[in-house]
Amino acid sequence: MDKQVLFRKFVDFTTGVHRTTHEIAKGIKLDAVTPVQYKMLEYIAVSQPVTLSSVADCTHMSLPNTSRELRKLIDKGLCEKVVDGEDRRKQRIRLSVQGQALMNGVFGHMQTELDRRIEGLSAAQLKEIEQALDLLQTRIFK
Amino acid sequence: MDKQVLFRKFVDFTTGVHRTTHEIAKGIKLDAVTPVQYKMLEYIAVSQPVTLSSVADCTHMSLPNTSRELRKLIDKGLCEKVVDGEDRRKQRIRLSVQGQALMNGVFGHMQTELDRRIEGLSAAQLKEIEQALDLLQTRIFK
DNA sequence: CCTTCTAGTTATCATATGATAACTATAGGA
DNA sequence: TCCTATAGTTATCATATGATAACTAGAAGG
Repeated sequence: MDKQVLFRKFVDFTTGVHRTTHEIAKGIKLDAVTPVQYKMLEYIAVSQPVTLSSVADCTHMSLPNTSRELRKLIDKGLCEKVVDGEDRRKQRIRLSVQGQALMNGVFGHMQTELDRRIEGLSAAQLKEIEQALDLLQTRIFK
Repeated sequence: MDKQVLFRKFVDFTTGVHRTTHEIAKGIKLDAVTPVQYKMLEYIAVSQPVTLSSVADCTHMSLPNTSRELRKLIDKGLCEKVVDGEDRRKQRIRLSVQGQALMNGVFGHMQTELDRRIEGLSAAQLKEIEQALDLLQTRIFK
């Protein structure tokens, strides 16, 4: 097995994934939020409710900077935070109704874009894609 | 075929790819170049020689900003530019010897990381991975 | 209670990045 | 030759991001 060839394919592939997700995302142009703030929203959307520390960890940001950017998101009315009942140092952060609507729109747009890319494929071909996603995720991108 | 399920898998998958490439990249910590400069180096490395406009296009930057960042890369001794013989408005940009060495180190590190993730897999399993990469790239991440 | 740890805040600074205007130089017609 | 388009440069400004220090408040254990 030629590992050089596999590596080359790997690099080309990840480049393609980055390009594709960028193309899908750029069509959205949320002028209300910065890229970093969007990353936070995306994480909160799929994992809510979350603590500030977990947002910081998962977005690879420092706690002070995460706190600052969350404040901006709250000021924009996109997030809410409630002090945790158990441990009053912690917070439960989630999307506001408005933030949820925003992210629903984003995910809807992404789904549309994906649909556009896979339209015309047969059920068997879609199944193949699904299996390929599963395979790569369990073997490499865990 | 449940498109909702496929979409969910797609989102999880691209998230995983981003996380994995980030983990691989962060072990490198090139403190000499900024993230944007690194993106430029990566593009130049795989496509050299390139024009400034193509760097700008492929990294989604404006021409003025690309020109500025290229100047910094040249000042750091990582890139070189030569005026094109055919069309003297254009430039042929490539990595310098030092820049090539840097990127060789980066790609070597990436390959090591990939090898670590696929070690212990059989030839048949590697073949499966290769086919899955090909499939997804032609169908979705073209 | 006292100490120490955890979770988060606030303020401040430096740098990276993005946007734009005004410019030079070359190419390619008409 | 003149006009226009292309390729790139330089300068300038605003904003986003990253790093750090000094802080508050609550938890947890002795």
